[in-house]
Amino acid sequence: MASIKDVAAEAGLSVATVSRVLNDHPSVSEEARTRVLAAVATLGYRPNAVARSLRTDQTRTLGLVISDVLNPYFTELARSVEEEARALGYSVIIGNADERPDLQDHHVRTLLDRRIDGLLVSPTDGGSPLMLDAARGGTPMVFVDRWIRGVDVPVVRADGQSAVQDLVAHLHGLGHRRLAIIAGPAATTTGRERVDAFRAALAAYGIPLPDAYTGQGDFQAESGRRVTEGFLDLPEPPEVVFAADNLMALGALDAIRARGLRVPDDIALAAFDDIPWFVHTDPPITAVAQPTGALGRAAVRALVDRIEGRTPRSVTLPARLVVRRSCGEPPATNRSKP
Amino acid sequence: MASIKDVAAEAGLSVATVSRVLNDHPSVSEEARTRVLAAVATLGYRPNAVARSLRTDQTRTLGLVISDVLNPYFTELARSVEEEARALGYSVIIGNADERPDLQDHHVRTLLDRRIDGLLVSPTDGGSPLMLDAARGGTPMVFVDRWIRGVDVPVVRADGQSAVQDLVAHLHGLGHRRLAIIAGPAATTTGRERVDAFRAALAAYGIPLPDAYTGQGDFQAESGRRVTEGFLDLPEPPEVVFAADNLMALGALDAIRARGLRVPDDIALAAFDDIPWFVHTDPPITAVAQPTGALGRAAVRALVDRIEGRTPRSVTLPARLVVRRSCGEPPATNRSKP
DNA sequence: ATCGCCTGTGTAATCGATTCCACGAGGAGG
DNA sequence: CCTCCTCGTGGAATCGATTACACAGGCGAT
Repeated sequence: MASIKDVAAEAGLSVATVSRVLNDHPSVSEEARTRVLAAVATLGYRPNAVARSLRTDQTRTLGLVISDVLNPYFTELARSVEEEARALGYSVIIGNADERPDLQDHHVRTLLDRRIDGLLVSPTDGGSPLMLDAARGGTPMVFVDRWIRGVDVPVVRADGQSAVQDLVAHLHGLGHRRLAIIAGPAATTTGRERVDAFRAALAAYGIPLPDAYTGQGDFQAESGRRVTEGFLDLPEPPEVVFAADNLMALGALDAIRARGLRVPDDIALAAFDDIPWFVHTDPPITAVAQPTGALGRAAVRALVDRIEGRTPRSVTLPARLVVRRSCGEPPATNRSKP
Repeated sequence: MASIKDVAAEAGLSVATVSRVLNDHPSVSEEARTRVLAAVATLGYRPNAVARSLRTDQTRTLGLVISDVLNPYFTELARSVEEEARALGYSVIIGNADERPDLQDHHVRTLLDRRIDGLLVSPTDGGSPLMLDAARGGTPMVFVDRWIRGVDVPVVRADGQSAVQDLVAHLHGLGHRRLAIIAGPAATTTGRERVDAFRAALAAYGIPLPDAYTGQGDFQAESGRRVTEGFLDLPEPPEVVFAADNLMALGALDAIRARGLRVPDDIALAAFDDIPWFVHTDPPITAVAQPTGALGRAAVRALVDRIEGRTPRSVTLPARLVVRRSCGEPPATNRSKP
């Protein structure tokens, strides 16, 4: 593969001049410019990003470590992150943690070794020493969706509190009183916050959230199934199951289906994180929708601000409730066929 | 960030010796080894992958350019690719083409600039000059899922022919005679092959595939909706719609639903590419399932073979039919409630 | 005519690693 | 005792870019 020296030789100029043309430095003669450009074209030369990064100490690359690529929420997030980064002149390298702290660490480490300019993380756990050190050590970093307390890192996330209130109001209005939740891992902020928001919203109606009605999941489908089976085995099973993410909702649906029960007639189901597929499930699932694209874009902007020396700001965007049929009577607009 | 020089100074040795310890070169004294390791630990030193790549001319990184991250098929593929690559000591950088040739080129170009060791591509089109040049120019490359004719690049893909035959047999057995297909872009191999396989399978039953029953889609949901509306507007609409990918099947389902029609009673639906969500749609969708994980792993192995000087082999794995309820009477095993 | 400045160019240092080559010490064999 | 190896180590070149610095030539001002 041709290097800058080959181009210089071909153009009959020094590598310095070639470099200047390529980085359009002002003081280059028109003559030199055309000669270099011609040489570049005939050789099919492309600058070596590795060498350039070594010299300039910047890679124009962002790392994104997400918890689970198979979760449509995160893939949409990844897509919007890449889009915004590209618009700002950066590339993105995605690392998938699969909800495993060890894998998360693996990706953070290799990303750091590659000297990425900044890191976007949706932490799977409370934060390994590695990640904490990186954050404190000055690596530009922004948390997205999930975050870690006690580190001075901007957070870009959605606030589901009012949407969860709306959900509980909706459920209460439908006559449901025994409401259960499948929680996410307590090590994640989203795992805890969603339960807290749910409990608070229930409290407003004087409804308690007993331990038996809070199951511990891990944001994966299988745990949703397991927890839901536990709920159904209870002497007095809940009337509603609220899953703290879409994958666990899917598992819950499986478990309910396996018992020959029907949604919403026998038991209602709702989920946090809306995804396109929820429109097409049987029945369509009521969900709290995050502004995923906006989240990804805001996170990139915050990170790039940090990288380029501006002061990044944390951002919190509201989530909203999308009512479908999985909790009972359809919303008025859909009632063409009662 | 500490460099190898700092480690050398801390250990009171030369950079050469430090480097040898780090790459466990045989001729290093035990004494030197422990001193270096101690220095590495106190400084928290991590080798700079950029510098190392520049010197060794290898990045231990694979590029993966996929057509659409939002398609669960491709995200599963990406996951298995990353997994196998990691097992073999490589990292993966994913580029999402969003079914756009210009974006595909953008990603190929930046991956090449980064001097990745090899490229895995599922081409969105017939192949841009850039990609063709790279292939011919000696960049290790393997096509996965889709491929391009006339280039000497190994292909790892699934053969859907017999599964499509099974599908047509299933449909024919259910009494369907007017079968339509939503094709993928003619510029992609999968776009063409799936139509060809379908037409061939129909021919075996003496059923033609008229032009009116072959709609042109682009592998995205919206095109599935549009084409299906066209089918439904026909004086004699088809009894079955077969979508050449899962996203277009989703669009088709939308269009059918919007007319107030029911699947499978009013019209049957089947799809190429099975995904977990198809179990939960209303009704569950009959689909041709690819061995996605195996495909990703085989592709990585072929690419790494090529990179490390062995001779890579093309691989074709069989797809299989998964019958659910979207085409009519459920399979016998599921018939608990007739 | 001289000075200084501006423009365009080249030489060489530099980034952080790897690795070839040279060298000194020590041991084995004659 | 001398020679020859082997082993462990360090010096320095190298990868492909960027960029500080030096410098030559031209031009305007004095």
